[in-house]
Parts: sequence; C-alpha cells; structure tokens
Amino acid sequence: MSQTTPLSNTLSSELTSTLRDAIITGEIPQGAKLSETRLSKELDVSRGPLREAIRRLEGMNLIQHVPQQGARVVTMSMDLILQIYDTREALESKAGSLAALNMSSQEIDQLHRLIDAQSKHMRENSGAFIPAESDYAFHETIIRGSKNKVIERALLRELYNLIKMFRYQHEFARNSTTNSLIEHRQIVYAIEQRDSELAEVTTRRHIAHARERIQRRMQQQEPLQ
Amino acid sequence: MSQTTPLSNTLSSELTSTLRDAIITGEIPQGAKLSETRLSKELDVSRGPLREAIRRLEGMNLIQHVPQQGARVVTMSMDLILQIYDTREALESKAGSLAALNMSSQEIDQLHRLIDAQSKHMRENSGAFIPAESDYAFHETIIRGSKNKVIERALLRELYNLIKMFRYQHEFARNSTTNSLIEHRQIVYAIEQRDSELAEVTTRRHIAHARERIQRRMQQQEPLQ
DNA sequence: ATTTCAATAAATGTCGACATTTACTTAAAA
DNA sequence: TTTTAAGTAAATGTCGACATTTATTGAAAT
Repeated sequence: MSQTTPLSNTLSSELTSTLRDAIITGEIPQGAKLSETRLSKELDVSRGPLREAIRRLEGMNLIQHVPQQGARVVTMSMDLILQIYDTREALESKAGSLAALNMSSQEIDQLHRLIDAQSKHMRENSGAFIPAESDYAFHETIIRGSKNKVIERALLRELYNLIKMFRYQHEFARNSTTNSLIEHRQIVYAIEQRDSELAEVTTRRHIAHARERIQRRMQQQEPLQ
Repeated sequence: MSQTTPLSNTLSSELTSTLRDAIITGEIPQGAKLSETRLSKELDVSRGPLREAIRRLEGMNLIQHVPQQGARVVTMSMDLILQIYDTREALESKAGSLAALNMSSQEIDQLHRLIDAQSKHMRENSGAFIPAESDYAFHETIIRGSKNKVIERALLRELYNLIKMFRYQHEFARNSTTNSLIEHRQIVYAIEQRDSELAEVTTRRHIAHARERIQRRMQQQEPLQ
C-alpha cells in the first residue's frame, strides 16, 4: 500500500511553522529575543525541538543567532528591505526567463486564472489593491515553473518570508496600483510566447518598480527605525 | 576590556564546520546517510549538538533531511550543478554591478593583488590552472564588496559550498584556462571605472562561460550518474 | 523459491537534568 | 551620585535516557 502524507508531523516542524507565522505577522516582534526557556513553557514543549526549529528559522533568514546569547528576530531596516529587493530582482528575473522555457501549459493556464481573478477583483473594488495572497500565488507559480529548485528555494524559503513579514507589518508596503496588473499581463504574455528574454526583462522591471515604490514611500512617510 | 573572539566555540558550530568540510571533500560521500547514532559514537559527542549541526547544514543546501528517516548528503547531478550555475549567474552578476558602486579602494587593491598573483602563477607554471583558493578569494572579495548581505549570504553560505564540493570531487571541473584570468581583469577594470553595467555584463559572462565549460566537459567525459 | 507477516533490532524524535556561561542585582567604594 | 565588584539568578549548551517510528530479520504459508 502506498504511503500517504503522515498524520502527525514532527513536533520540531510544527514549531517551525508556528514560529515562522508568529514572526511574519509580528506577533513576535522584530528584534525580540526568542528565549528558549520562556517559549518552552509557553508552548509546553521541551527545548530540544524548539532549538531545532530556531536553527531552521535561522536558515530562512528570519532569525539571527549569537552563540551563548540566543536568537533574535531579524530587524527590518530600510537598508535590508532594499537589499532583499535587489536580490529578488536578480533571482526572479532569471526565474522568469527560465519559466518561459520550462513552464507547462497547465501552469500557464493557472497564471491566466490568477490574472483574471485579479482583474475581476480590481473591477469590482474600484482602484483596490491586488490581494496579497493572489499576488504571492502568481509569483510562486512562475518561480516553480522555472523548474530550478535552487532558485525556488532561495526565493520561496529565504526571501519571501522576509518580504511577507515586511508587507504584513507595513501597510504602505502592500501592493500595488493597476500598474502591477498590467505588468503581470506583460510577464504572462512573454512566457506564453516562450520569449525568455522578454520574460526576463518584464519580470526585472516589475520587481524594480516595486522596489522603487518602497523606496519612495519610505523616504516620505515613515523612516523605518 | 573589549571582548575578543571566544576561545571555545560551541560544540555545535565545531561540528558544523567539521561535517561541512567532510562533505565538501567527499570524505562523507554524496548520498551517504548521516546516521546520528553512528556519528555521535565516532565523534564522541551527544546527539543534541549533532542534530543542530545537521539542521544548519540543511540550511546550507548540503544535506537533505526527511522526517523519521534521517539526513543524507546531497547528490550532485548534472541537472543540479547547472541549476546552481544559473542561480550563481543571476546573483553574482548583480553582486558585480553593486561592487562597482560600493567597493572601497582598499578592496579594489585587494583584487589587483589577487590578479597579479594569479598572473604570476600562470607565467611560472605554464598553462596551469588558477589555484582554487585564489579563484574563490577573488570572487568572495567582489561578493563582499557588493555590500549586500542578502546576496552575500545566498552565494557564500548556500551556493559556494556546493560548488566547492563539485569542484573538489570532479577534477574536470577545476578552473580554467587563461580565459578566466582575462575575464577577471575585465571585471576588475569595470569595477575600477565604477561602471556598474559593464561589471554586471562581464561578471555574467564569466559565470556563463564556466557553466558552458562544465556542460561541455560533462557531456563528453563523465555523465554524472 | 517467493511472498507475507510477526517479532526483533535499530534509528529518529522527545524529554528532563546538569554544566557552564551570561546577565542581573546588590552592596561597597570612590 | 556614580562606578566597581562580588554574588546570585537565569539562560544557553550539553548530555543521557525514554518513546515512538522505521528498518531488519526470520519463520510460516502459498
């Protein structure tokens, strides 16, 4: 009989998800110390699995660990979020070009469905933003469509969590005008045409625009620390 | 009194380095299982720090961990090494362009010293390869010079270990003809001129050439598994 | 001989306790 | 009052043992 998904994940991986979400939402705030003794009491687990979860979150860039001092949630500075977006631009533009070569037609269909939903949402809520989940789904579909596991891991496991944290905790960082939808359409068009160079350029510009918006809004509105 | 570097690192971080090196050199071969019970006896440590080290190596892409089954050293396939080089091209070209903007003159001097040493080595050992350490030092200097900690971490902590493993275990993957030295000079020239676009292009091409060499040699010589 | 199943052995996951280092508090001295 | 230092409290690092799951072995049945 074939093996199905395990009913009980390991405690360590449960803790990883729990803490990750708590960090993204800000329930555990930036810069906060993750005290092992306190958390183990609060969550009613021993320190072993907790330490493993913390090591994993370290690998996801969500936590910084100093030997003999403990672990702290990363602090999102203006500098850091711009560095993240520079990195994202480099990786995701490559993912876009690879997606144009490697995506299945089913995956391209999925992109169309997501764009249509985004378009519908914009029409019905005039001038509204693209819902964060729909935007993530769009980008994740392309990233997975690149069929490059290394880029996929770097983006989804190590950058997107930080981006989600940033967006979740800073309203002004939420997506994005009608421009984004237009740019999404341009990207899908390029992928559909199997034009990897165009996909690379349109994706690069899409991320660069997002970076510019962040930089602009941050300078005027709220100088992050 | 100011705090100096600690005399005794934590056991867990010692183990991380030890295992990392053993994996890179192939002392622990690709695909091998990292049995906790066996390793804890061999290295005479308890399983706690060992498990933490394994989690860290997981974050460095050197190990794959399956719950309830244990950890195995990554297997380097033809597909994987090419994916790594595609990722490296995207990241390091960006690092090159940022280095042209952000490197200090001291760092640029360091690049010159490295190139001169490489040049001297080539003259004295006719047609020899650039020593691996010198090549790594060159690229690391540029990557750090980008002043982008996110890119730096992605490259040095998550890609270069895999590249070192690949090179160490496959002689045919060792660097590189006189071409590499010429390309190094082109990159330094661009950085020196603070020409970020040129630095991006020359770096991109340098990595792309390395990728092509690997692909070519792999097809004729030894089809990796 | 091959397959299936039960029993056993071994490995990973988890826990609690001890050791050592760091942080804090309090008292003494300047 | 401020600073320094000793002593105490707390936190991280490490260890060994138990629990549960997975892998292996061997015997029985087809």
